[in-house]
Amino acid sequence: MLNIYNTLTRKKQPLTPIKPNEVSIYVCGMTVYDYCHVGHARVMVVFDVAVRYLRYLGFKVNYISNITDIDDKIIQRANENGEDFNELTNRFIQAMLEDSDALGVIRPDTQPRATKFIPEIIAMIQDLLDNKHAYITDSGDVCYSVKSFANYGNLSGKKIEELRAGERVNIDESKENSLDFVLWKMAKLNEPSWDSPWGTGRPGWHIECSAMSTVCLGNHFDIHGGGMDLQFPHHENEIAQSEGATEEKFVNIWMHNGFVRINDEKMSKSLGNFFTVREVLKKYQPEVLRYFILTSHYRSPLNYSDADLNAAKQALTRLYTALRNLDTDNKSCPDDSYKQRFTAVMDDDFNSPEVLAILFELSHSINKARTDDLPLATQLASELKRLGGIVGLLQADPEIYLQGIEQDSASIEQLIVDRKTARQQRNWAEADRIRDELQQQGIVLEDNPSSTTWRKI
RNA sequence: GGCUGAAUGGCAGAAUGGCUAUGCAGCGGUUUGCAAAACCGUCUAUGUCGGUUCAAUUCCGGCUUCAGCCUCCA
Repeated sequence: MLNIYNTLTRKKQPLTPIKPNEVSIYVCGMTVYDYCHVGHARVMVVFDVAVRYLRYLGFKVNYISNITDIDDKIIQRANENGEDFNELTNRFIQAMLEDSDALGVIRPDTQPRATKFIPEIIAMIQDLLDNKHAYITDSGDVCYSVKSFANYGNLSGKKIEELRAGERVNIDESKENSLDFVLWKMAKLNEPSWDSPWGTGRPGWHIECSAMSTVCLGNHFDIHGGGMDLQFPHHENEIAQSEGATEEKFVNIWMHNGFVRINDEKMSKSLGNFFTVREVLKKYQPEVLRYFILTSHYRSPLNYSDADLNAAKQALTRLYTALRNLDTDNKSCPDDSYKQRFTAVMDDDFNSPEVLAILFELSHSINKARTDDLPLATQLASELKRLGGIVGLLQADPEIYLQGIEQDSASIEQLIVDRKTARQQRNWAEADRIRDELQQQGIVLEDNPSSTTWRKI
């Protein structure tokens, strides 16, 4: 039985889907005005693993992750670039898809864009006005009235009267309560805008997610996810909007992933301490980044450093080395204890660090078996690849992972032959010179009793 | 100021009321011409002060420190 930590109750609880055998899940995606950084990568990978595991368990999963393609920052950036905001967002949506594909993330079933759901957003705002949860300000904006929703603050554990709105931001005098947030914002001159019953404008950020999740998954669905920072106010506001508009329960389980940090500080655009996914992928294979993300439990902080990325790289090399030269063609494994433990730890709120520990124990068993029980080694290797696949790891050909594809393998093979000749002549100086030469090229040799193999450092 | 959450060995990072993961790094050995890889063995830890208990790193409370949220953020 899969147990998931629910932010709403601060406890792990069994997943009991609304429809038997089907799971509906919505995850807040990116605002597309720049490249993805490692923090975005974490969200993508964490929920990719969750969805992969749900599917492995046999659930029919409907996974929705939205794209915010209209907001202040997008308008600002488009103006700075002197381009239409659609050109900007299309470009960064493309970049985001490239990054997530590289990381081995299976694309969500639907990735709705806010600008494609304007009529649905308007309809939901109208429902909120009808239900007396929203009002029109002097400036013409439509705002949500926080005080109209009794459960406001339940998700984040905050109380309206304890929140110090305006402490770090100017209070908008036209709002009834400073915590009230905009549902529909009047357009300024030359801003992108859409017609609405309240005048031309654009939707606020929070209402987009309420409208799109409801349209895609219905009024009430199973899991809603996103980064910790969205807990308040974004997800709090979503609950207020959706439950205010539909008068039904919105979401059963709220999942929030922890931050990526640098030197114990949150990685973020505003602090300027971020690495984009594509920067990292210039130095490391994408699977190393994915592995690195899985070394920490999804709710824990994840500190980013070169040392940790290098450790992840070493660790992944060890796993692929265990798979090397073994037929992993889906052989069944006589020992199902690994699989059972895998399921047990994944059932415990997706405990990926424990999964990695199991993968290492498997690779250890493979290495031991490979000299005197090759059939067993092969079966264990199949199991390793199979279990790794459930979390999106170890699906590459080990030779390609370890050697890369950009290497000039012919010249390397020639040098290995030359070295073999030198060794047969007991010319150790020449043999070591060749090995050093390859080392300079980033190639390390491994002599086996019968042959010599090579891999990238 | 309010609200969350965290503190584990040299580093990363799980778990657990009594047996102490896993990876990287270190040390000794097997192997190797020498290495590398692999294997065998091995060292290092639960922030602090109390409480509950036969037994606490684990449960409870105080303290300290750190991070996040209360503006936009994954």
